[in-house]
Formats: sequence, C-alpha cells, structure tokens
Amino acid sequence: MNDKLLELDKRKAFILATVVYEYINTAEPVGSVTLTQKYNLGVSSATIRNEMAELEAGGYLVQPHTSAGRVPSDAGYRTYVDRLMAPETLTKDDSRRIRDQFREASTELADVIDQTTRLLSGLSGNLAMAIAPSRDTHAFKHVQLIWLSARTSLAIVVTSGGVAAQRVFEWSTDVNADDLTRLSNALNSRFGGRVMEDIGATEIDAVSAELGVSAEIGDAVRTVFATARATDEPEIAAAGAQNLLDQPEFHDLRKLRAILRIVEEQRTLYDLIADELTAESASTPDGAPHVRIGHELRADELAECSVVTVPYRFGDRGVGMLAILGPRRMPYGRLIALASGTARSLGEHLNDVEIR
Amino acid sequence: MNDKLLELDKRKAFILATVVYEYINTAEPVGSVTLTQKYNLGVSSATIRNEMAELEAGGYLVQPHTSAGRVPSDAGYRTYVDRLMAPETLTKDDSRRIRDQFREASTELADVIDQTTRLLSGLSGNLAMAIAPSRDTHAFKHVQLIWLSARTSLAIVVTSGGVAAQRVFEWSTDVNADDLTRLSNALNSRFGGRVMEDIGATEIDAVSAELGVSAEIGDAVRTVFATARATDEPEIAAAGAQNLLDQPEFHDLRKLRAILRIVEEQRTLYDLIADELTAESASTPDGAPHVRIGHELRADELAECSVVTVPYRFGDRGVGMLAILGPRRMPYGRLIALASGTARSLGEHLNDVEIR
DNA sequence: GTTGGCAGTCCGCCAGACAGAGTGCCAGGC
DNA sequence: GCCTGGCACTCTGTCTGGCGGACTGCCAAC
Repeated sequence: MNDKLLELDKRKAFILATVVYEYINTAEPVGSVTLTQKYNLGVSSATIRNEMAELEAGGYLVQPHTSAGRVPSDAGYRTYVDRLMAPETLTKDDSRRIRDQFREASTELADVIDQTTRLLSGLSGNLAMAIAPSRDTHAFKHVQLIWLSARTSLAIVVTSGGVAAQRVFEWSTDVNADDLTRLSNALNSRFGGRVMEDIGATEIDAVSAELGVSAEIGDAVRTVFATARATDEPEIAAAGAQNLLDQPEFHDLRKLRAILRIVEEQRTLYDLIADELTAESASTPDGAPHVRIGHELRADELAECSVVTVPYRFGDRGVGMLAILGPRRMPYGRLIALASGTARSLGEHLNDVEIR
Repeated sequence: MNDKLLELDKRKAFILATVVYEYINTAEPVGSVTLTQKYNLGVSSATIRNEMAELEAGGYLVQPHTSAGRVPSDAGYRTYVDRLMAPETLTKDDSRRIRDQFREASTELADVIDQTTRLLSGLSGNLAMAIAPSRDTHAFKHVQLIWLSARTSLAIVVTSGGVAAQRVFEWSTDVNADDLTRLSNALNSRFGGRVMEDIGATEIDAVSAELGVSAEIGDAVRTVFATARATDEPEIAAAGAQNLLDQPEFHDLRKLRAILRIVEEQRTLYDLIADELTAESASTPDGAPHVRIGHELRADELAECSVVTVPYRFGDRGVGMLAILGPRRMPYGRLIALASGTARSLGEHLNDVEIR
C-alpha cells in the first residue's frame, strides 16, 4: 500500500466509486467491460482499463490475479466511504421496524441491549453488537441494609447508574434491625455524592468500626461496595453471526472460525468497540457514526471485515456503543443509516422509560 | 428404521460397539478390514462382513453408499449408549480444571451460568448450554421502598430466589420517607411467605389504597411486583458454537447455518432443554444425565446431532439444566462424565456462595 | 487523449482415467 | 453348520488435460 495516494480526478473518482458499488452488489471482481456496459461512462472499455491500471498503481484497487477484474483495497473503500458515497437515510420500512421494536422493548438494560442487537442484525443482515455504558464514573447515591429475618439481611447500593449491587447475606448470629439502619444512615451521610471509585475499603471499615457493628457485617458492607464498583464484566451483546454465512467471503471455514471465536471471546469484541468509545467520543462530533475498514481494525482475523460503530447516549449515565460487523464489501450507506437510526431510538427509549 | 430391533448376540454386540467407537474416533465409515486389523476379533473380515450385513438389516448400521463402510444409525448409537458403552469417570485433569474454574467463579447467577457454559464448551469441544432455575414457585420474602431523595425512590422485592426485582422511580411530587416505610411494612405483613404468582394486582392496590398513598406510588408498587413475577425471559446461555466447525459433519454450510440459527433463537434452545427439565426430572433418578440422539430431538435441523443434558440443583431454589450439543458422533462417555461433574460442582458452588 | 484490435494469461469446469476401499457372494475347509 | 480366502463388482475421490470464458496490457491508428 502506498503512503501517499494518487490524487483522483473526477473521472477516476467516478470509476472508483462505480467499481466499489458494483463489487459490493455482486461480490465479483469488476472488469472494464462490465463497467462500460452497466454504467454510462461515455468512454470505451480500453480507456477504463487505462484508468483502472492507474487506480491500481495508486493503491485504490487490487487484482486477485492477472486477468481478473479489480477489487477495492482498504484505501479504495476508505475513499469511497469518506468522499464518494452518497449518504443514505433510513427507508420508511426500516424506520417503522425500529420504531415498532422499541415501542414494546424491555425496561431492563441488559434485555434492551440484547433486543437491540437482534433488531440491528436482522435489519442489517450482518453481525450486530452493543455495549452498555460503563459505570466507571458513577456517583454513589445510597446504600441500604435491610433486615429480612434475624439471620438474613439484604444489602443494596444505588449509584447514579441505578442499582449497582444487591445481595442477600446470611449471618451466623442474630442481627438487630436498628443496627442495620444506623449503619446505612452513617454510610449514606459519609459517602453521599462521592464518585464510586474514590470510596476505599479502609474508609468503609472505619465507618463500620465507629458504629461497633460485628466483623461479619463489616465484611458484608465492604463486599457489596466492591461489587458495585466492579467494571470487569462489561455488558456486551452480539447477535446475527449466522448472517455472515451468507457472505461468500466467509465460505472459507478458517475465516469463519476466526470470526466466531472473536464473537464468543467477549473481551476481544469489547476492546474492538471500546477503542472507539474512548478515542472517538472526544474527537468526533457527538453521535457521529464511524467506519473502520480491514486493516484499520488492527486484527489479522478481521482483515477482510469492516465495522460501523455509533455511540448512543443514555441520559446522564454515560455513552454506550452500537456496532455492525460484516465483510468489507458491506453497503456502508445503508448500514450507517441503520446504525444511527437505531442508536437514536435506543437513546430515546432509554431516556423515556425508567430503566433500572 | 425397524420397529422391533434384532436381538444382539455377544459377537454382534461387540462388533456394533466397535463400529460406533471407531466411527466416533475417525469420522470415517468403518469397513470390515479396518475392524479386523485394529481390533482383535478372532475372526476374518468375511465373517465380519456377514455380521455387519445382519446388523444393517437389523437397523443398527447404515451404509452411506454401496461399497462404503458402515456408519451407526440412531438405533445403533442408542444401543451403544444404553448397553454397550463403558461408563467413564472424570480424568484428573478435567476434575482439576472444573474445580479451579469454580474456585474463582462469580457470585452473580447470570455470570456463573455464562462462565459454566464457557468451561463446559472448552472441556467438551462442543456447544454447551445452561439454563437457570425458573422462578415460578418462589415465595415472597420482602419488599422495601427506599427514600433516595424527595423525588426519587428505590423499590426492591426479595423472594426465596433472591432479589427478584429492583427499580428506581422518579416522582412528579415530593414523597415522604415515612410513607414509604409504612407501605413497605404493610405489604410485608400482608404477603409474607406467599407464593409470588398468587399475589394479584388488585390485592396490592388494596394495600396501597388502605394507606392512602398516591396513585403514582401505587402504580410503582404494582409494577415492581409484576417484574418480580415475570418468567418470560428464561436465563439461558450458550457458548462454543465455533467448536462445531471442527467437526466434519458441519462443513456443510446449510447444516451449520441451521444450528447457528437455533443457538441464536433462545426460545428454541430453551424448549430443547426445558423439555428435559419437566419430563425427566420426574421420571429419572435425581441428577442422572440423559442423552437424546438424532431424531429423538424431534427437529429436522438436529437430525445429525445429539444432546447430553444433566440437571443441577440450586439448593431450594429449583432445578437448572446443563446441556452439551454436538454431532451424533460424540464421545458419549466422556461428555456424560464432564456434564455430570460440572453440574455437581455448579450446584455446590451455588450453595456455598451466597448467590444474589 | 481515446479507441479497436489482438495476443497472452489465468480461472473454472468437465470428462475420462485410475487407484483405493469396501462389499457380496461363492466354493471349499474344518 | 460356521468360517474363510478369493474374486468380481461398485462407488468415491483425485488427478489430469483440454477448452471456453473473462480479463488485461499493449500497440498502432485516429
């Protein structure tokens, strides 16, 4: 690949756009004759051949083998997406399906995320993914220890992100309802409004010690705070892997396997999208979709894939991410419109409905 | 397939067992010469040929085409599993890996289920699934409305299955902490110990009305009870679909697609296993693994698959199910041992750790 | 700068040949 | 009566060579 790309005159740009468009639709390498027959270019195939040879030298096209048509390179797709492609809007039908879906969507965050990936994979015909907003920076709001019976209690922690942890504890000795209430009140007044990650174990222990509660209860409180802060298991969902089987590029079992492995390894999948969450939310305008193509994904297994990502807002609870993964040969315009539209509806749904 | 199967004498039984064993290991149709060469049968290949012809007539073996070796039929596998196969126990290595896994497993039910499927798919080299115990028959234990601020409250319902619902509500007018406490106490004394599904909306409304709380709060209470009772989204997890790609029987993309679709359609997957949960938990000894082979699964897409299921106990909270899905040509003995061992460890883990 | 023409290249497909694996059957032996 | 070696037959998978099709690159002419 060239460091510096060839400048494109108007005709080259049109030819490149047409090659990409045709290849996306047919999955077959595009030849000069096909081009002149199907599109009104006003010149002969010989001229197209000359132009295509220059586009190949310039790094926009590649030839799978001598005497085959041309296929776009990463740079070819990139140029197409950034400068040549006509932006698309949602079709009426897609809009309706998205609206219908969210009208009866769940009120539980994990379920909504899950349903959204199903919707998006169905509409896009590709693999769809979603991650929930991270809870790194949530503020502590409330802790409550609730007396259930002499030997069992419920502890619950609420943050600005909603209920962050709850758990039933069993005690080896009887506990007193008043003690639990006093401890709850003390913790609330001490930590109210603080950011979760700043609330340390020693400080929690100090409060327990002040009130003279048993070691067992002190341990329980520390545990439930730790759980509320935990961010190691990000909420992530994926759906539609079987859609990829329809794409000729995945008829090769090795490639398919590599993709499936990535999808099941939630960690890799998360990193793939989360990169975008940190890097891009600062640099691009709010809510803009973003496309990464082939090697831009920095993973060999995904060298023939592209990913469309788009952030969604969850009120003041942070930013999540929707993503569509498919072959590089994907209908970028349509998928960008779909992802954006779905992200918008998802955000609205999350704000309208009280999500726990 | 024959209604009545041929009686098997000792030699036929041994030959059938050997054919199944060999086919499971090689994935190639088994011929008479292979059999005499690899196993000490004491007779010539011609004799084996005669026996195999009878086994085929009896419905235990089939021939993919003339002049190919034999392959077991559903009945052949069934006989092997029920009567011919030597039971296996967990290897030291597998035991250790299961133990290690649960030593550091999560305390959250959904996560444990998820991690268990990953473990089991990794060990078995097949697709693993798990469903959590249903919460149909849980008993109501406690409800608490917690004052967070003048305009926000937290409602939480605890059942014998743990925390069944929690949700933050925002009010249009200020609410009073004492009102919330009084309502909580009234609900607790009214419903304590009852089975969740017997607690109706009208009865809940009656309590709210008695205490004269606002309609808004009344609605909230009804909503949170409804959520706690909801069983429509069964907790189900699956992992290891990519393992199936290694099996030659899934190199056919259509078959693979059908399987992947089933895995993503959680409903079908759930039905597949839940059948077993209701039908079998009554009829088979507690905790016994169960195998369903090919057409026994009553799904055309799964005609070439088998499923091993094994229930696990979650204390007094009901029974869940682990399952392994793979080609009929699966190492039944090993998978049964793995599933049983994992189910046992999972049950122990769920009882040891306080799961929320 | 553009074009038609032409030689050259590579792929995919098909038919035919062939080796390999396995069966069924039969006649002879224990 | 059961077992066995031998043999003819069948079917598969693979390999090969040939052929048509689809392109390209280049050149000479416009």
